[in-house]
Amino acid sequence: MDEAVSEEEFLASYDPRAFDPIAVTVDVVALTIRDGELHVLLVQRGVPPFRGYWALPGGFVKTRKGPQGERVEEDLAAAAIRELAEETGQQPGPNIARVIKKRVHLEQLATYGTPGRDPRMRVISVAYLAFAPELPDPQAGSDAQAAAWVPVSSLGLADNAVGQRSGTTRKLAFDHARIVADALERARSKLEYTPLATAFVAEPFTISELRAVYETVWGEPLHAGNFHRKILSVPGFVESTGETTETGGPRGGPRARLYRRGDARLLHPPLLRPGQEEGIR
Amino acid sequence: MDEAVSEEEFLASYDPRAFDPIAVTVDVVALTIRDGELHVLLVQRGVPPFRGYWALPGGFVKTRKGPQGERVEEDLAAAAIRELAEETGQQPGPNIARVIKKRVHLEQLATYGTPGRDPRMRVISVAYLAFAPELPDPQAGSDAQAAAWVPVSSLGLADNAVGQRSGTTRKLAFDHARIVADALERARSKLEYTPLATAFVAEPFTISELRAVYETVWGEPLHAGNFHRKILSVPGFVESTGETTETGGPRGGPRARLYRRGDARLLHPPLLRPGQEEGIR
DNA sequence: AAAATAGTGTCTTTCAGACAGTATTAA
DNA sequence: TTAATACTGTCTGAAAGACACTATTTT
Repeated sequence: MDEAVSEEEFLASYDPRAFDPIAVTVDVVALTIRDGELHVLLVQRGVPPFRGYWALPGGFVKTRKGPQGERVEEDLAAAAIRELAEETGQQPGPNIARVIKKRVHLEQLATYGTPGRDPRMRVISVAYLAFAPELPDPQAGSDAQAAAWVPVSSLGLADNAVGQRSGTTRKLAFDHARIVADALERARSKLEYTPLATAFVAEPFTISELRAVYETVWGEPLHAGNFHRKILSVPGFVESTGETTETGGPRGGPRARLYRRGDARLLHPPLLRPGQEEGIR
Repeated sequence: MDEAVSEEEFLASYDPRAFDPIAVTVDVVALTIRDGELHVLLVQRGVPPFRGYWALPGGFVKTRKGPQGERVEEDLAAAAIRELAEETGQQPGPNIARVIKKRVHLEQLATYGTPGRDPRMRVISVAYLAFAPELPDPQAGSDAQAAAWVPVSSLGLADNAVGQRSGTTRKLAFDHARIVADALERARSKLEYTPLATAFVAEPFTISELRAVYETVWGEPLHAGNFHRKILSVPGFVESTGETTETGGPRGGPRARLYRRGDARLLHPPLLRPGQEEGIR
């Protein structure tokens, strides 16, 4: 802790080769809802360390070749989109990236750089959080690795609000369990004060579908009637299409009105989670 | 966008020297309140690029020598504390880091990695946000650079809620204006749902001092009576010491009761900012 | 005495939550 | 016909905001 950087050291630090190398990766926590359960996109590692373990899709940030063979530095968010496209794409190509940018909400989560988190070398991982409507199963194609949507409940995170439906617990590589846990907390929290829940459903959607998103992510049932009124009372949250569903629900009920995302970026007032009134000490 | 990483490329990427180097820095946005105005800690650059410009304190993450000369990899948060200590310390030493850890709230803000943000090379900057009670003026000592607490209103950020009191506008180096703007928005938002305002005042403090923090960061006056009741009604926000100030205010008024930070980590319900009810579209 | 401030009381409005009730649809 | 669901109405309690008021202190 005791140090005063000399001028020489300061200038020397401009040449990174003078020090041990640091690698930068971008990892993606992609969340979606399938069968009423929150799922995260994972890949099975084919190489050590943690061979055979499941891990977040990600890769090193590096200079890549452009269309004319020139060197192109990739933006961090673009790298996250690329990782997502590689693992979710049916057939990789220029289209999938465009589709992802259009349908998937992407935001930076946090950066993880604790020494020793990767046994090979110093690795700084910039984690991104992606919210997607139901996407097709990934093709274990381009990479040798298997990729799959995995219920977060099977990860054994010592976290609230995630039902333990699966018996088995999958142990994640590196500190990825921590990253997923942070992602879940961020997701739960963002549902409160942003219209992010709409990123989990395809347009147009019903209020009930939106409620299912909240119930799945928060892990607790909400009162249908009050939820309905609340959503419609927040300006700019959703916008009516004037249409309704073609049929009622699978087990009866009237046809529901359809909505698309509104233009609000924050919810005022927010939808506070029930149950955790007190206690966050 | 079109690519499928081959196994060779994938393995090659484990050696960062095979690619153009990437540097990682930690930058700190340290905020404090002086004379009823929000200030940020800046250093004046002594070397190109942006020589003479003001910039956030920060430095490259690198392997450093430990007490026995062994190589020690520094945690990102520890690097942020070190940067802060170097620039705010009266006399650098082991004490100042301990003092900072005790009195300063530190959290990660975001990571900035847009290509070209540093003209020299690819630099990924992990920005940290620090909230501090009033600290002494930095000594322009150890480094050749000048360091100073600068009113954020003098930075000409096209942002709301920051009064333009100073006539001059200081242009910041790199993308640091953007980072400071993000930091301010984070700070304003965190005052709403966390007890973070207490990090800006020294213990013990009065409710009025706490209100001054909110008014300064949010840039709008709050109703004294309602604020008072609200603060005391949130469980765990503040905790009475049983004492009062020695004297009344400088312009009259009774002696105020003194409080210290409570054990709450989130405010339930939150203190929502007035004025921006609508509009965040 | 005058002005400023700390803290409390009260009223109104808003909103969340509980609950009931009606209309619509599938089984 | 029954059950499920969409949506609306109503009541209650909690809390925010506006305002008034008292008590205490400095100038």
